[in-house]
Amino acid sequence: MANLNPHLSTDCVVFGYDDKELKVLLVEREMNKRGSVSNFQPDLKLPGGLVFNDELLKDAASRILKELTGLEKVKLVQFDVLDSLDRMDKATDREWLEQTTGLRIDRVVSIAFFGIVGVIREKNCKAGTHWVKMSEIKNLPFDHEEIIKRALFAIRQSLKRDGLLFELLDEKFTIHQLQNLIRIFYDEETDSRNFRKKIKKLDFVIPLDEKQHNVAHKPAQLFRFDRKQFSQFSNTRIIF
Amino acid sequence: MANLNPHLSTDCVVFGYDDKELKVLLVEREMNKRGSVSNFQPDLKLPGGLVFNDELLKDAASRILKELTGLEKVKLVQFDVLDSLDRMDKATDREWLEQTTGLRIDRVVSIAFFGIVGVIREKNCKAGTHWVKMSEIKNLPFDHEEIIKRALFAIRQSLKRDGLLFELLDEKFTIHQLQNLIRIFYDEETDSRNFRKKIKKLDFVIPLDEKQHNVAHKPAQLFRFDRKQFSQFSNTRIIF
DNA sequence: ACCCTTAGCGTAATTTGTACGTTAAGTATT
DNA sequence: AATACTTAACGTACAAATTACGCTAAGGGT
Repeated sequence: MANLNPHLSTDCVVFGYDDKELKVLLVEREMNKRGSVSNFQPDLKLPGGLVFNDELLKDAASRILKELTGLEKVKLVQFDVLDSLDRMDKATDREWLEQTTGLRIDRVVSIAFFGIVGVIREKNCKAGTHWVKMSEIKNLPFDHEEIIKRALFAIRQSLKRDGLLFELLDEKFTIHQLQNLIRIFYDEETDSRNFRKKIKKLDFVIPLDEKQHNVAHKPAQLFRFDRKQFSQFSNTRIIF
Repeated sequence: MANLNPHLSTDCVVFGYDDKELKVLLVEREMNKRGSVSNFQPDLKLPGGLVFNDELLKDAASRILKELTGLEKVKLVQFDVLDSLDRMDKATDREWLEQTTGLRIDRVVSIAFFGIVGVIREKNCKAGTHWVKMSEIKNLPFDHEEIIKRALFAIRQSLKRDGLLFELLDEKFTIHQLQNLIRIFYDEETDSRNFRKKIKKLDFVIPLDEKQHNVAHKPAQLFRFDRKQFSQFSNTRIIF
């Protein structure tokens, strides 16, 4: 019963950041014989593939992400369904899928997930994976550029509403780190002094009796995120 | 090519209201021979069914909704994907699907849509359809109760963010009607005088030179919704 | 004529948000 | 060792938004 379903696939848009920039995780697509389709740059795509018939979509997304990139335990959230009839129209795309799966492909509906890893640590990823800056993404196959656009939109909403922001930080974090994260995802500049006041009023951001070490400035107090407090809060209000 | 895909279905949760109460549109499920499964009340389910292979999911949802209920031109929004492996576990559910489609059913992933009609006008619906109060929904087959719960959660978010609220009102509406609608969907009581002030500041709620007629109180001014103004607004802020 | 209901305006008090000034505590530089 | 540089952290004055509530208006119903 463990057959691949030729009608169902998943795609993952995994975001990470590095210092100041937002990046997306892409994998090289290898064509069988005649070499890569594009000669200019490695042929990149979102990590994705077909789903087994007895497999949950979320599990499929995790499995495929691990197979293609080596990344494990990434929190994945389903945010869209791609069903347009022309998504396999580019001949090379369909050809590639048929070659790599050994199946005859007509229509594929893809369930899209976004994922977030905190600060990017290159060593965790397999060879053939690339963290690409948002501004430098181009010439992706299928409808992958469109998917990324929608993923960014969805994640922006989710980060604030579902407290996903805090998944991106270390367990102990400073207010400055939190603000920096928001700047990266939303391009909004806010006054750090007022930002601090806002955060200090939130019951689910809990101050610790600890400070930073070895930083080239006054060490900041550390905080932690309280999931339970947050879920009470988020039912009534929208934050940030 | 126009084959039903035995792995893909859609379900619609259509909300409507009547005076003071929120209701959901259900249809009777007819078993072929041995009569209905439950003897207590007509066996009800969400309007849903299998998708054709060359059909967009949204189109499938619209088509099925019309076939089963007679309702047309309902705005449908995709909000979830149901993929759990045990959703066909109840024998009667699988049996019913196999009987009505003539296909062998193993796994079915269902794409869930919510829809909204304004004030319910019974005459528009076919026989065998029922508008059921939220509080009286029970004993639905498959995972339909879970779907409804999630639909309510999703629509609450969408109503405010996407301006879907205004789709539920007549083209010309009063501030009181708008407030009443919010009360129905969110159970929140707010001061009507302050609510009025809030609405009057919104550029996309445009006052008309018209009043109500034949009401047992002071006739209210009518307003209309401006979609363009709204979309500018909604990019930056969240309302209500 | 009087009651009931919703409409619609206004005002004062409170809360929240914004724009800054200022001092503190570390590392890096000279 | 003094100075510069960076982020931390507190406070204050003002502006803007929200809230609570009083009051009059304009219909139809009894």
